[in-house]
Amino acid sequence: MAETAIRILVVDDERPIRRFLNASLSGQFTVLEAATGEEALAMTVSGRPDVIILDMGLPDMDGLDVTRRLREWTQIPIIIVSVRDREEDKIAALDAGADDYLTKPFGVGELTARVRAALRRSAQPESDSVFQKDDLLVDLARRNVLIQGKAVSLTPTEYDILRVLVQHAGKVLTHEQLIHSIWGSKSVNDEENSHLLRVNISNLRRKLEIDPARPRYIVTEPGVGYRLKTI
Amino acid sequence: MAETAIRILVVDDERPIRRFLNASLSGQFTVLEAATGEEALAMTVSGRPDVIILDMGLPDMDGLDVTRRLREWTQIPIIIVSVRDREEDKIAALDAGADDYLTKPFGVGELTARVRAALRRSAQPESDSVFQKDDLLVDLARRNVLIQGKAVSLTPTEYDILRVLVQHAGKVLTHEQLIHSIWGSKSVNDEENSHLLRVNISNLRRKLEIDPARPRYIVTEPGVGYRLKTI
DNA sequence: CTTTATCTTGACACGTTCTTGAAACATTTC
DNA sequence: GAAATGTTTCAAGAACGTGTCAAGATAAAG
Repeated sequence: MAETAIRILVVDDERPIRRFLNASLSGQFTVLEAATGEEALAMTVSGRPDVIILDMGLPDMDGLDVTRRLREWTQIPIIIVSVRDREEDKIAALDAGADDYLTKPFGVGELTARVRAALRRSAQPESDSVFQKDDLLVDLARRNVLIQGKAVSLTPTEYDILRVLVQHAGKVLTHEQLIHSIWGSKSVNDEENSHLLRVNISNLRRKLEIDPARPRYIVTEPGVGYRLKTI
Repeated sequence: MAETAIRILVVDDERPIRRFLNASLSGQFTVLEAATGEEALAMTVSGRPDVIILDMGLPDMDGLDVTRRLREWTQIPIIIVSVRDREEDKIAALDAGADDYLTKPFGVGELTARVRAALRRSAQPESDSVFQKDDLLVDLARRNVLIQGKAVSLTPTEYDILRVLVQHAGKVLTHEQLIHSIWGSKSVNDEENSHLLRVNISNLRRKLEIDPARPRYIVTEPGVGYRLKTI
């Protein structure tokens, strides 16, 4: 029975609230707790919760950032709970990847109903957060990139590109797709950015590949885009 | 690529509210409307909406019943909007199968954000359209072409031609059709381009066929065009 | 405020792909 | 069998896309 128990991660910096939620939920679920953003991220990796209840106001990092960091590698349902009732906050949270937004104070009944709703539709198999091939290992959850077991330091842009490639490993990503998913909203000039992309790919290859001229991992699809080789 | 607009079904018995929601949403989505529960059920079948925004207070049947009826056969996201703010109502709606519950009055921004969140969840990975015959395998989703399991590198033009042939596998494609779907707008001179097409077909066959003189895949229909054999 | 890392931009070399012309080949028709 | 028509192949310059280096601009950190 413990095998199939549904796990919920409660993230809130106030101990009384964690205790209250734990008491309310522990009858039906296994409850994990985290008090900070970093703790939440680590707990999500180690505890593999089925749902995350996340408070917006955390001491170390913003709830929005926690949501975005989680969405880099997992689709676990995230239910935001917050004292803030402003519409912009709700929109920002939902667009950052949250599944639901609940304003404090709320009833336990409604919370558990929303948890049930989230669980009902998240029956999908969870995708792997680790990519490995030959000497390269990318751990999206921990934000680690290892080459022959040694850590490689990537710039934020380089990591973003690699992350998107890993998330679609094997598939060709067009220049447009890559540019859009990395510079997103602020991209206007297409010609400038595709050059920028090429420079970053070049830098990435210099860090990852043995012979950047004959890439083993990030291969060019001429006229189309790039692909992370899986075979 | 055919433009597939996202369709939203708005179910509310008050005409002003439907008009307001229609005006708010029609910029980003195609909006369908229904005024009663029966209409909503019929419209869901005929209109195939991607999201349903459902008012609780309908003249002919309860919103809860509409939700339950829909959930008997479809998982389309349902967002309930209601004037009722009681917790029991929310719980009942969510447990009946609704994905979200929004209390009137609400901001349009929040509604569209919740619609986006619902769409994000229900976005299923596109089914891989794969063509296979003998030693040839074409994976359009991954943009992969394998011959005897080994990747073949095609130029953009060559791949475009093969893609069009695969999309109409078995059917004869005239020179005109092929030229138009590959060079589209800028094709004027027909004689020049039909030669160009022949050169590319030749190059394609050299990469795909064992004996280009006796093609197994891309066969010539003299005077008409080309065809990708399915049998 | 200084230092450091990162991002952005420009220039250039290199390789691939496209385009075009010519010629060889196949097929049908007279 | 010869001509006419349509098709395939080959080759070479033009056009284009891509990789790389390096210097200036910008942002972040101490």
